[in-house]
Amino acid sequence: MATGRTHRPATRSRGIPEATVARLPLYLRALTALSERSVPTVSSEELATAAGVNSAKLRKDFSYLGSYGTRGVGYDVEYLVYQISRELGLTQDWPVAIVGIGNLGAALANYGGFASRGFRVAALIDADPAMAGTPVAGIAVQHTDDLDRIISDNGVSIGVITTPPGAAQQVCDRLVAAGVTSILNFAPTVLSVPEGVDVRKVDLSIELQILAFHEQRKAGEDASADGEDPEAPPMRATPASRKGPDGDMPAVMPA
Amino acid sequence: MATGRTHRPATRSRGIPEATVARLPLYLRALTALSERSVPTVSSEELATAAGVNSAKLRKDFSYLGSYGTRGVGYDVEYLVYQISRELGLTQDWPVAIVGIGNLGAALANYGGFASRGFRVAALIDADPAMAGTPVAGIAVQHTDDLDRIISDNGVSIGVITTPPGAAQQVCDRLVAAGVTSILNFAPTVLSVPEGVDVRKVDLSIELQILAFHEQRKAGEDASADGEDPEAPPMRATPASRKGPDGDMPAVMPA
DNA sequence: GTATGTGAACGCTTTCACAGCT
DNA sequence: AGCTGTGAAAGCGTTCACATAC
Repeated sequence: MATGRTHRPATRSRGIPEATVARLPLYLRALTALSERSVPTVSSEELATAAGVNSAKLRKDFSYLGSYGTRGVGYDVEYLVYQISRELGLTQDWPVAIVGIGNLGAALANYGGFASRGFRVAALIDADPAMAGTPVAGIAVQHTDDLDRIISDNGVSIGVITTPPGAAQQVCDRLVAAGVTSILNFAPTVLSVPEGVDVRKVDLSIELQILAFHEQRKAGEDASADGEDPEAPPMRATPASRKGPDGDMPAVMPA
Repeated sequence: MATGRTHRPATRSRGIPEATVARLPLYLRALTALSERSVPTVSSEELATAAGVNSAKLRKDFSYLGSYGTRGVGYDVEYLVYQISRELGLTQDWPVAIVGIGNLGAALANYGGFASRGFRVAALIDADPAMAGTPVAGIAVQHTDDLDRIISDNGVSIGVITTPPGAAQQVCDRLVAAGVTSILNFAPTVLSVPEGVDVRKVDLSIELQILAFHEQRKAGEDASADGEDPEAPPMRATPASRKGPDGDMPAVMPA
């Protein structure tokens, strides 16, 4: 059974912490906006505000890249844009394949911000033979049967999975076998991949559930003893002694 | 100026760490799958594998909820499903409004996993008058002018923003003014919100850039001195002394 | 015997606060 | 005087390893 390693354990590239890497795109976006407004330099305070972080964090982050600022002045916008782009590997372009051209896959294919910075939709792949040849966002959809060849021919190393959950692992395996080493997974599935393959996931349902947790907390802040009907709770198999916190299972359960 | 607090600083609910909250949906999904297969109990090891984490982490996570397992046996699946659902606030249903019905908004409206667990698409809102009345996923799109009323009438406390980046902050402000206290933002924009409002963001572009970073690292692992043409780097305004690591700007720049 | 629940150790991330340049 | 760059401290999150309960 494949155990599947997701995200980075602690391999740490050339010393840039993962948390910092995750913020570089944020800084880059803010810097690009400044660049378009022809702003020549920016302070850590200003840039941090624009990126939605605090300035100490930003300075610490930049310190991992090198000393790219000027004391008493700030950072040169163009110069930083280049340095961060290079660090993120955006000075080359990355052909990307999207597998699963349903509503979401099509939406991503049409997404403008995709091509904007280094990424290029090189192929759209779907298992439905009826879709083969249909153009989506100006690109003809190709059939899964040719996945291997499509990946190889286009030198794709980043794959995006937007299939139904049931197909995700299989598609993932085929992508990896074809040479893909980075996967962005939109399917609500835990993917197993061999060592050396990176997986990041985007999961609408999980995000909503996290929001609901906090939302519930807010609502329950004043009204402690609720008067709402508590959904019929299932009984426990082993009715042993529990010691959960207040919100435990009701002592009486519905017949 | 609104400073805008994103995510949770460190308020920590009733003691459940944020990292744990973020994993509860994962456990819930794995447990639901087991439940559908009528599996009565599961060990921390098995469940951890299914959820893609290690068992120590899972047990630690569950310990924050209470002692819901049985030593020497494992966890009762149904019981845990109920406890986690309750903890996440999924025993009540959450009406959600989606603002910005373009490709992505429509895709989300059609997304099945949405309604599945406690969430219900209560309203679709768009600024384009031509879209008003058009049904998307069986729900008529309403115009932004009525946003306030729509939110109030439906008791929406969770909003999803899928507008173009330029409109996101304005839509966010209006949602918050109308009573929304949780926002899921798909627009590539840093949102400013007042204290007490939670924002989570989903950003395709950021995820791809993080993957590109690691991808670049993999590629450069053996080939140190690259032969690729390095995109013309911009010159620095202040040509002062830098001490960045190896990947510095080329000493000679293109004429 | 077996698997949970948890203090303690460890490592990563953030924040502080100030030395070091410009 | 002003702002960056960075050690040191504090805060979180993960992992270990074993006492505890079944």
